[in-house]
Amino acid sequence: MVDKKPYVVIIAEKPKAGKKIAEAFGKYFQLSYRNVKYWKASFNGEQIVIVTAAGHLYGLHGASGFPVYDMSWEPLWKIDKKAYYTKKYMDLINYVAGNAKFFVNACDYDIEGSVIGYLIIDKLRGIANAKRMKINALTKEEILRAYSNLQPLDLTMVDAGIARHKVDWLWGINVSRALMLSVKKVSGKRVILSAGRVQSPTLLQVVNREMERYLHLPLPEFKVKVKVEIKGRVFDAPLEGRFNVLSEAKELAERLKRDVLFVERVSVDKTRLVRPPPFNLIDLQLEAGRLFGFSPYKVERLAEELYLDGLISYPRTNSQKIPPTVNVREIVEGVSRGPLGYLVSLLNKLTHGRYVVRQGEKDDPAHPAIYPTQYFGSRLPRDQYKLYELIVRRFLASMSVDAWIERQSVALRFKRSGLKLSLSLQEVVEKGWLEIYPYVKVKDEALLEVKEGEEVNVKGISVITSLSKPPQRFSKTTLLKWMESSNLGTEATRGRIIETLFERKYVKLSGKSIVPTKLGIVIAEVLDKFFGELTDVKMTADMEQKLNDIIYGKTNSEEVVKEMREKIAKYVEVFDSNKEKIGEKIAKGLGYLQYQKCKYCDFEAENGGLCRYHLNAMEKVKEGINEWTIRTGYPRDRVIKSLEKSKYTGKFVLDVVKEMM
DNA sequence: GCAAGGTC
Ligand SMILES: [Zn+2]
Repeated sequence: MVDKKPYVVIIAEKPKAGKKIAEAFGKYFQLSYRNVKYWKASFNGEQIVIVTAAGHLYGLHGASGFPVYDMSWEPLWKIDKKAYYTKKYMDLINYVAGNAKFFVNACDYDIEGSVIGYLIIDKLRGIANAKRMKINALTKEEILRAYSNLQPLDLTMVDAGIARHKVDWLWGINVSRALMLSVKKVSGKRVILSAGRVQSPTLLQVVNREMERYLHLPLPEFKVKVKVEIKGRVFDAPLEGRFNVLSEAKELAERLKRDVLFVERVSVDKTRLVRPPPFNLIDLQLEAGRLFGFSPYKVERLAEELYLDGLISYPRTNSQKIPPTVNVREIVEGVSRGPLGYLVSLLNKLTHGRYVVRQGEKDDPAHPAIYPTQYFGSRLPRDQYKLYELIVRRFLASMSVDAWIERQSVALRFKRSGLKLSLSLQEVVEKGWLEIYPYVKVKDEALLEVKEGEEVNVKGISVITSLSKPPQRFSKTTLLKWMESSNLGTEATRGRIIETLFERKYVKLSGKSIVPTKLGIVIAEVLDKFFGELTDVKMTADMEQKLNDIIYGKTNSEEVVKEMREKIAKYVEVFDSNKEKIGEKIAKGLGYLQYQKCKYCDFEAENGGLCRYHLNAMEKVKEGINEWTIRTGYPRDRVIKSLEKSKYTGKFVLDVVKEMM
């Protein structure tokens, strides 16, 4: 039931936030309209109705065809089947809006929250009289403070958000359609292809990494290894410095065999191993990936379920901080009554009941770090429970005590030659937080009792050869980390966008490693050549700069979008005159067109029956064999044999090497 | 149908 008397309508971003806002006003009624909750409350005698969105209720939509430069905001439920559930939220808002005195946008205080609330209000009756609530934390005090200090709508934030949506839409839709169109043109086939500001640089990262591996030619390096025995323990210590030339290393080893080794200096220092801050989403994704093998997307989904079950706080946060408004003691007491109560006993033993949360560096405009609530209901499915336990352990560890380790450094020196080597040992003397969060491997061994000047028993001196390694492939987790460090995507989207690359069949899994497919490689080539800007992380950085300029009033979305349209139009021109060429390339990658294959692989032959990569490999092998000969003095056939045997030798290099045997 | 961004 809605009152006849006009009331203030507060719009929250999501149901959980709406409820907290209602609770802050003290007495409130929870109502429901077609299964969507809303609340009635009052403040200083004024009636308030609180309704909620469910994230974005509007999305950009444009005509079909290519290129497309015009788009408009439409209800998401109309333009996206998967978003049909948003209709009921919109219906409720329409239902209560008629009698609204004015609207308050109380969505998350970030750029998207500003847009979500703005669009709803603007579509209802325009933004005149509308207000913005700047809630920094969903606590009673903070909510009431924000409501007592209603601000005008933050229109420059809104405008920045609109620019972000439009720029991404223009690039994403146009370049995706260009790719699909080119394939259709040459093969008549329809296939879903895509490109975008976040996914394309990520794809290129995977492709480039794989190419580096394919073309890796390992080179040898040499070290002199000294095996020493001290107090009955044997250590392998490499001599400082490496050699590129084998004979030099061998000569040195011979000289040292006639030398005497003694302890020059021993030092021990006690250092602190600082307890970790509580989780933000990416740290949780990285740890759950490392410990349980969960994909980033899976972690985000599991965390969302825990959040909706009321077991943890909001998970899509970048913050590693717990503000003083979070009642830590109450939460710890709650945890002590649940299945992980024994961890609280451990915590109390370590802290004597004094909890100081270690605050991390990273912050979030709308949410604190992830923490468990004081509630624990029924049994959880296995994977959810694993994640829950990890979150609890991390939260409790963050308020426990630092660990202490003793580091010992034993500097050894050869009497005659003066050459040095050193042994590093460490012992954990106080485990501290490691008892609660035992997932971090810390070296822990007894220190040595040695005196300076003491002679050391040398058990052997030898030359070890090591080959340079190719860079590692990405896993979903390490790729996520790369995206975050490159400032690509958000908490909610990174994991999802990695999955998109799989859906498009641009990449596939090989064990836990991500490898590009032939299609992924040609798409990367085409994007790099014809839509270069879109494949560069710099595009995101530049855009962020422009969004900031909008927020500070130096420009506006209209200007920024116009500039982008013009830029894209130029790319479209180049695309149009290369459409067949591009289409053929992709269609070959898809196996839709016949072509002359490389002698060794499935890529197109360019010269002498070889693809560009194998041509490149030929050059590398020529240079590499020379370098090996200089370094090792090996005859040519031994070099080739060594390359053929090494697991570090790249696939394409190996193809060429095998031919030489 | 395609983006990236919210949230379910
Ligand atoms: Zn080839």
